[in-house]
Amino acid sequence: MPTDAVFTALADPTRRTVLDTIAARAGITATELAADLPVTRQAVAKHLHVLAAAELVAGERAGRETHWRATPAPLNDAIAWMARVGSAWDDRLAALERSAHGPRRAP
Amino acid sequence: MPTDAVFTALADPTRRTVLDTIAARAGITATELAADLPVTRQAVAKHLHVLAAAELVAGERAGRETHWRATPAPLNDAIAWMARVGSAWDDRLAALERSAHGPRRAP
DNA sequence: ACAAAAGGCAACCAGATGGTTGCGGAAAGG
DNA sequence: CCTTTCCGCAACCATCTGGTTGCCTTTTGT
Repeated sequence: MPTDAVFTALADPTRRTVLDTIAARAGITATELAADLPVTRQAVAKHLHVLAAAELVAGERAGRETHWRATPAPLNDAIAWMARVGSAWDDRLAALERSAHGPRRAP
Repeated sequence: MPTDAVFTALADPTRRTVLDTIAARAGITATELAADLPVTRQAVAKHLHVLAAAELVAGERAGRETHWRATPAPLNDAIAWMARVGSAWDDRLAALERSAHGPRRAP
């Protein structure tokens, strides 16, 4: 199940910061990311691999550097799971679920 | 931040199953939960403590046994975080965020 | 009164995880 | 050409984590 990888990826706070930053600054590199964080570039690289395994980010190598961008799709699965569980006792979340399963943007 | 605890709690698949089951069967006990899982009761008890730390479940002792129920609120924070990050590159998720921040049910 | 059943606490263990340092290779730039 | 810079790979380390077993307390039921 890919949802597994998504929740695993989101569990670490540093990884969430990385994802957050990539979402805000598409095309950023691992070195640039590490500059803003209290960890080394290699640590960031590891986090990027975990996020990539969950298909939350994708990197594209351009010559010497790799540019990372966020890919939204898997977050929907996670939101849908929470909405499904939540809907068992809170039907307001059920509305969220319907929204998450709603019309997809044309690919 | 309590969101931290939520993502941590949701990271483990067994714990998600536990939460799922509690959401479906309110008032269930740890022993009953363990019967349906390939782990011991103590392992389930540990998971329940993690879920309780994230305020996703609450237990009430009734004599010899403890009945567990799910508490929805913290899931909203997690969904809101994902929607916020997602909205940076996908405005369809921004609509979800508005929904999650919308009118709260009266407490 | 006493055995059975539920739960809590503690110790312990193997493996995953987040982090580091060190090195080697490939592209840029002078 | 040579240095710099960016990346990837590998080894290594400490800690966290999910799980177990063992024991003790409390409640229930006969």
